[in-house]
Amino acid sequence: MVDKKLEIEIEMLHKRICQALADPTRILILYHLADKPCYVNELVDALNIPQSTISRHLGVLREKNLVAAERDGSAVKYTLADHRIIEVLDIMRTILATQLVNSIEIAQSLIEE
Amino acid sequence: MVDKKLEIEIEMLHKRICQALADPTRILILYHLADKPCYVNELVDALNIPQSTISRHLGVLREKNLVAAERDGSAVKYTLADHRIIEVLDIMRTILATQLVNSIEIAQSLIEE
DNA sequence: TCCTTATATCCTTATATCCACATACAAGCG
DNA sequence: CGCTTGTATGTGGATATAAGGATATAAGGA
Repeated sequence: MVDKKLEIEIEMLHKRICQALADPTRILILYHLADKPCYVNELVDALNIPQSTISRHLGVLREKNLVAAERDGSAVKYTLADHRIIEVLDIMRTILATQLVNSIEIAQSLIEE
Repeated sequence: MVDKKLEIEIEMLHKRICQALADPTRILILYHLADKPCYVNELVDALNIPQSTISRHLGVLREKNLVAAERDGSAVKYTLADHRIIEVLDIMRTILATQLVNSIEIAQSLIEE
């Protein structure tokens, strides 16, 4: 087992990524960027959320290096920094799906009794 | 594109999982349980964190169906509910590793100038 | 039934997060 | 330089989450 302090240190970094994902708006933003790079106003229009809020969320994702910003004239284009983050989100979806199937089965067995 | 309300609904569930992972202690707990099922006191000893704190974190993980609790006499044995969650955590580690390598390279190029 | 062990929950304080309005800053145009 | 468009940030209130000591509950033995 690794040194405990180092272990905690790694989990602190780990946590930073998880925290960035722990918001529905940010998850939506990441999926949007997975399709193609987007300008901020495209995200504002697509998600119908105030610009300041979108910008704030992009800041969080940027700070954690999950997206990259590139200035293009007066606009800023955002790109997904690492597609593995989508892989992570997709696996979570499969876990969620499994959980839902399980609860449906439990509900059905309760009805049948 | 799916209906927007449903989309948001799904991301709310998605968020629940991410939030559960967004804490160093809970990540450590999950990795411990990945090795083998554990009793609460084993986790308390291994992580050297107060029992009430461990118990609360286990409650969070339990509520999100990421771990399962099974009573065994007066003790309670916790099990990982879905090993894919470890897969998720491991991918995040590789993302973290990539980020670290990148920042080291940037730092080196700054030194060389 | 009382006691011990193992775990969960309550309570209070400290901290973090979210939202969105108002405002500041940056880039390009006339 | 002033104006417009596009983006980021300051701010404050509402809400959520964390920690850990104190306490309650569950199970089993004496």
